[in-house]
Amino acid sequence: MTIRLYDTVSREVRPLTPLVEGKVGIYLCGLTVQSEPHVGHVRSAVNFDLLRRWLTHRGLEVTLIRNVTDIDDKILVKSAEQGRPWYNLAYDMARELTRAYEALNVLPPTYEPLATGHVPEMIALIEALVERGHAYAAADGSGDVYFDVRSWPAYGELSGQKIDEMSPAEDADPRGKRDPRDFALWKGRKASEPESASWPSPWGPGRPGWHIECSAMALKYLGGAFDVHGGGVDLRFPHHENEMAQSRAAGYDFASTWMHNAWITTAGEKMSKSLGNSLTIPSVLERNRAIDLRFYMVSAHYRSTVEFSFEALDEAAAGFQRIEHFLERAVALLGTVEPGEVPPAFAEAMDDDLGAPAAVAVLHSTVRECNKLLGGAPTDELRDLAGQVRAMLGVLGVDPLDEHWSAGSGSSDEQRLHDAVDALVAGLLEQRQEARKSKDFAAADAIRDRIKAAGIEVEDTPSGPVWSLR
RNA sequence: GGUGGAGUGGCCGAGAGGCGAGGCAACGGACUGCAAAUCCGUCUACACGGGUUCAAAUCCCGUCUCCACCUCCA
Repeated sequence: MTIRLYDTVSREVRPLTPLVEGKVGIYLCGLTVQSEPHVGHVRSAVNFDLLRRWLTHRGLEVTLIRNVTDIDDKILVKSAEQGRPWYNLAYDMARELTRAYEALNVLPPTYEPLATGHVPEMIALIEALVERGHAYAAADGSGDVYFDVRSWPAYGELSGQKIDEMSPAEDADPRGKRDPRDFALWKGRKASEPESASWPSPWGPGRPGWHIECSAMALKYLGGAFDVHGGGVDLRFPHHENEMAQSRAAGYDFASTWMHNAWITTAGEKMSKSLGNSLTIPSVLERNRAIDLRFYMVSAHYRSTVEFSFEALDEAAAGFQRIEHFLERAVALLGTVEPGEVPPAFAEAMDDDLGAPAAVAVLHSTVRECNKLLGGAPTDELRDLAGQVRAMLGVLGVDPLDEHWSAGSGSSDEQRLHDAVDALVAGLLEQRQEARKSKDFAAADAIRDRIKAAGIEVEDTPSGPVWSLR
């Protein structure tokens, strides 16, 4: 068993060889909490949750660090527009994001560090870079500190670019840079910015540049060398390029594998460009179930662009509900279904750079096999295959029988409501069965129509009629 | 200008030299009092033009279209 992953630097699928046997350290760039999370925003967390679940399933002990960027230009600008403190906006949006992750059954990371909580670590790292001759304080008295890209010959190795071929950034604000491609490690406080958004440093009050936080936090929680660093494709450059450069220039090996998930687009464009409010997680969840949304996101390959549409989401949901429906019937027939082993073909697909689409195909064909057996008596074969289905769904994070998804209906009010409806419907179904027995099909159908009008579907199975919400 | 990615059947989406992924929809059949669900079957696709090869959706050359990134975007 070898797990293979696509590495952005070498541009090939390579075997994952953990630095410490049996353990894997993953750093995932989280979000800048500046607005409500939309479908595109949560993709990387969902994709890396899949990675994490698969590695764990394979018996590896995973440490997953996913940060939150809670201070940056946009947060300052937006909070000022909204007339509230920047930290309130950041905190609010961070909580919103957590809710979205929870709704989508994204397991909490090992730790979720905040940028603002790691300023001393960042300062230490910047100081080390200055000492080693890879960073300098701007000569213009701005209090900025820049990374000197010319001092690091390997610069560009992640995104495959050469410094001289990059279009010289028409930085609105070249400030005190030696080279226009130099990037900020530390930003001196501007008079227009709130005092609360600055921290003391050897270069005067200011705040961290974007990239340095991830280096500092990855080094703190995962050490100088770790296995996987992930994020969205857009982060490849500049963010990850810069992170890699500054971390290695400071003397650390840093990540051995760099992984990037593709976009979810709308109308063929990145979501942020054309975004209305309709695609924020809370509003999508008003229309669709979270489990369907997760299935939709998880069944595409993480490196493929997904063209988001509600039609496609509904299609995925229809396919998923087939699986769900099978499980319901299996539980009805077998009593319980315990998660078993994942079929070899599923494992093979997942080992190959998280081949979720092929894995989902295995899931579907296993369900088909199960459905064939479902008409008969309970057998060990059926029990076994149903257990495989649950195992696969568990890896994908969409097992309807898992506590996460079933908890809501298992408790108090909802359960009581269900029992009440069940009692009422059972009475009606009894009447219908009587009518059917006496061949009064008009009466039987009238009862079924009436139940249907209330939003409840009736199915006749070998073991009698069964109702479900439609 | 540089870098990376994409174009696949009615639709969504895999694959990456031979053996037709899978799903959704549609149609036909089985089952059913009729349905629903389920099962079986049908619908033979890879942007375009060349080339390599016994064999190309897959490799090579060229063309077109689209997307992303090029210093604080998931």
